[in-house]
Amino acid sequence: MNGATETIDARLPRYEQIRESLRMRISNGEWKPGTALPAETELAEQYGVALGTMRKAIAMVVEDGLVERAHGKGTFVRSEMQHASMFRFFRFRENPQGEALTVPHTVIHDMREVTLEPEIGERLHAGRSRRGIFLLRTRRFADGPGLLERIWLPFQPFKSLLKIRPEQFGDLLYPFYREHCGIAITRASETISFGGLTKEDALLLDMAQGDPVAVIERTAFSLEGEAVEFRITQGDARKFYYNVEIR
Amino acid sequence: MNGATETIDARLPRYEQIRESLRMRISNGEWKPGTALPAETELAEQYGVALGTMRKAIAMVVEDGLVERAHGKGTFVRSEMQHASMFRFFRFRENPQGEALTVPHTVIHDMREVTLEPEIGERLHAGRSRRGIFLLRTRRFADGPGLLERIWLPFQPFKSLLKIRPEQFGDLLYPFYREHCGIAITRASETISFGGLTKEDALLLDMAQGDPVAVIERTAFSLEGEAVEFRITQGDARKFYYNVEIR
DNA sequence: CAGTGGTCTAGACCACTCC
DNA sequence: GAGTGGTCTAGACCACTGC
Repeated sequence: MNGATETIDARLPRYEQIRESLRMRISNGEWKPGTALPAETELAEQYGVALGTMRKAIAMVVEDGLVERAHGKGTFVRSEMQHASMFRFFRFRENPQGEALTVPHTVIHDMREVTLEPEIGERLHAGRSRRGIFLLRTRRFADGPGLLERIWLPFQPFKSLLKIRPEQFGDLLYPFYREHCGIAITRASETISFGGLTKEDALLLDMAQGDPVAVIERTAFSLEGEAVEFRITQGDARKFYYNVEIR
Repeated sequence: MNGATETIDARLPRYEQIRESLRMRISNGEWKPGTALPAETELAEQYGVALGTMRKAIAMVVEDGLVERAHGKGTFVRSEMQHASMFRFFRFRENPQGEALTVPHTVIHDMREVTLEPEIGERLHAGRSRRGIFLLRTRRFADGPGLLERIWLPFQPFKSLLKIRPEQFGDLLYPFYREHCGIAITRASETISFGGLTKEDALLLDMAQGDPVAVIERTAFSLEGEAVEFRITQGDARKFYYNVEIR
């Protein structure tokens, strides 16, 4: 369903094949987040390659963000629940110096199955299907309203979410995707722009119609490289800061 | 003056030492942009290391963005004048689909030696010195005013810029820094926010006081890792799009 | 064809962590 | 001291480019 059973292209270099294999084994839960993989020497034996090749494959999985290596300790599957990675894709700040990131309190206002509009469907790996899931939520920081998010998901790997009551959703969706749908988000693409609030959106954010907002459109990708989430986030432009490291 | 003559820390791994050496040799102009480095086998011989070590060192310089490798052809010094890299740090767009990026026409309104204010000086590697250079310029796209930029540089490596008449500046500063001051920009950090125009700035942008603008603060770093430029760019928020790939 | 970078091997030794 | 990852070697062979 999510590509884990596909065969690996034998024309690729060995280290690429092993990288894919490791990604699948991690994705399938063979090694749980926080636990260690076997030592590189043992993995090299398992795969029947030299140490150098094995090390190259592991290095790529490190670059993919799936595991971390610690000299003298081992190679560990990254758990997405850790603080550092929780905010990997969450970059609003309340103020420029505000390093004290707290998880915002989240309220889900709407969740339902929808027919994906073409503009949205094109951005998701939903196959031929137009079936999707739509979520509308707000995320509030300590000092009041913060963000308004519209989220679209393809129906197929996410349908189990519909059985969960909105109150039971956590404040962070990505760990939720992983636990309930087996989807790990590893990469995303964001576009930032500027806009004005509609009347309805203004109500949800305790702001006024036409107030300036930052708009972030994000497409998030699974381990297998498929676009599995599209979301549009809006928040008060006057409180918006976004930092990027280039190159 | 810019660290090229520093000795390389012998406690570092060989491939790190070689990486530094390659960076310096490129930075010193031993191999010009667009030309090829010696073959990896020859470099390995020069440095007296095994091929694998040499390859690792070169791989790091590739990651640094200094060279590109082409199978069967060679290892080439990247020329910053090429289209792709010209816009590496320049991410305004006129519209979301606008892939047809043209170099904006640039006008320098002011250039002078200044005493750096503490907030600015802290962000630059200016040593103990408070001496700096300030530039004010606008960059116009085909359909009218675009960006307003304030740029601060430490006096020391950039003082030769003051001898150049503003009309002789090109539309792109980074190649200019390289040619006249021997400073290659390889990395930058940007923070995006939104604000309103002051009366004076509005005049320069043909906009009105209080109009919404995107504000990008950028700190740019040299090959040696020193902060050598701080700039604040403002542009019409309604025309602003900024794309980021995460992880 | 010669010359380049890309893959891969089978070892050796070092540095770090934890018991 | 046992086990882990990090560095490094000295080869072999393959794949691509350009003459």
